[in-house]
Amino acid sequence: MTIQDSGTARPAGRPRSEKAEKAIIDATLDLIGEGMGVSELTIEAIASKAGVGKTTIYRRWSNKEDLIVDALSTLKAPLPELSGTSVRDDLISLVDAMRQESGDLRSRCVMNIAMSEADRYPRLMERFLKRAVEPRREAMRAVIELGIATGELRADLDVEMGMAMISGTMLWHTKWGPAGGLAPDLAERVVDAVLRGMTAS
Amino acid sequence: MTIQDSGTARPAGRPRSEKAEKAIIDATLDLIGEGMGVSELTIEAIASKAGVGKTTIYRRWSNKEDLIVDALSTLKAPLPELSGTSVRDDLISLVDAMRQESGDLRSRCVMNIAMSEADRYPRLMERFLKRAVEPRREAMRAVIELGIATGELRADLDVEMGMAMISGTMLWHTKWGPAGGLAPDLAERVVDAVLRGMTAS
DNA sequence: ACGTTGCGAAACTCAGACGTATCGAAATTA
DNA sequence: TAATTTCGATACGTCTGAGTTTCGCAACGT
Repeated sequence: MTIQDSGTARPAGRPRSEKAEKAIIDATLDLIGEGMGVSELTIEAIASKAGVGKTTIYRRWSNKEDLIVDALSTLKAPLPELSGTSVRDDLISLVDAMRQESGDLRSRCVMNIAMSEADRYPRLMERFLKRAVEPRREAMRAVIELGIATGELRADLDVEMGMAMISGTMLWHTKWGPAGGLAPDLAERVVDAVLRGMTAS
Repeated sequence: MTIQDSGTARPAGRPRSEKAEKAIIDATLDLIGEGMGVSELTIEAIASKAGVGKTTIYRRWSNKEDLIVDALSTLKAPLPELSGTSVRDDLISLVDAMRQESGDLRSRCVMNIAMSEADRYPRLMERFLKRAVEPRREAMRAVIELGIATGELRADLDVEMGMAMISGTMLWHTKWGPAGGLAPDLAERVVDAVLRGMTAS
């Protein structure tokens, strides 16, 4: 009460290790990145990989799902800078960010989880979607709406359909495309293909 | 050796029940359709749901994965009849088949598994892909190539990109579209959107 | 009739993982 | 120094599910 009293009175005793907390979350994400599904993740494996006692985990999270929620929540969406020179360029930037992420094992597996286990762990996904995918959706929506306003894109374009075309085409490549990473120019090719369409002339 | 000797000599004893086998595979697919991932499926749950002893399962499959491989292999791809009147119509038929399947819980969950657990169970997926998705890919590829030949589609169209655009756009809707099923006219809208592209005029 | 094989049910062993409790050591406050 | 809290490690009891075995019965050939 005398010296350190800024807001919350620090209780006596050894303080919790920030490093341990970070190591736990890191280990969790690493294991997810190694292809583990939510139901295959074990607290014991996480503790072991983090070099931490199970106690230290249970002192912070009451169960496995809580831990995973927090771990996924730390994944932020580093949206690319948009040059704004043209809708095409901005879309390419956004799509290329997707391409680069598809090469990262961790992001890739998180995506897998998001797509397949959303039904089973709804509150886990609710939080993750809000944190990680909503910002990207909004960014792309804004670009498309801008394009419609400036006349670069069809005036009668359904914005949701446009997003589905671009993101879906890219998603398809990340899923069923060649194993060894995606070509660097794929983003450009995808955007041009979608902008132009398949019909002749 | 006297009467029934057509090719394989039937061994003595009670023959294996076809019905039990069918019930086992059905129960497996049902549980998958209820949202269970591969690692959450239990032999005991399958046996219980099928009204069958575990023995009967292990007599046929040596482990869980073998059973799931066989179960998924029985899912056939009922490709739609293609009218052949136009590339647009044929594509709509193919995409609408995807839409209808997306409403079926079982197919939906199988798709989830295929997309997220392919890395973890490679031989499971190898077989499933060959059986279930290759035929559809081939059908769509044939339609697109025909369209290029007849001039309905751009001569310089990348066939793989075209497939990615159509299937990916539809995939996007099945994943992040409205919860209560997809609109009946979605296939038509998707195909027209992809054919036309996003660019103005 | 009789031997053989499959059947469902139940009991069993074994491994893995959960979540808790306990330990001595370390870090911090008073 | 004393009290308090966390640390990593380890042991513990419990539970779930894999895969095996046993049992009495049913279905099939000879």
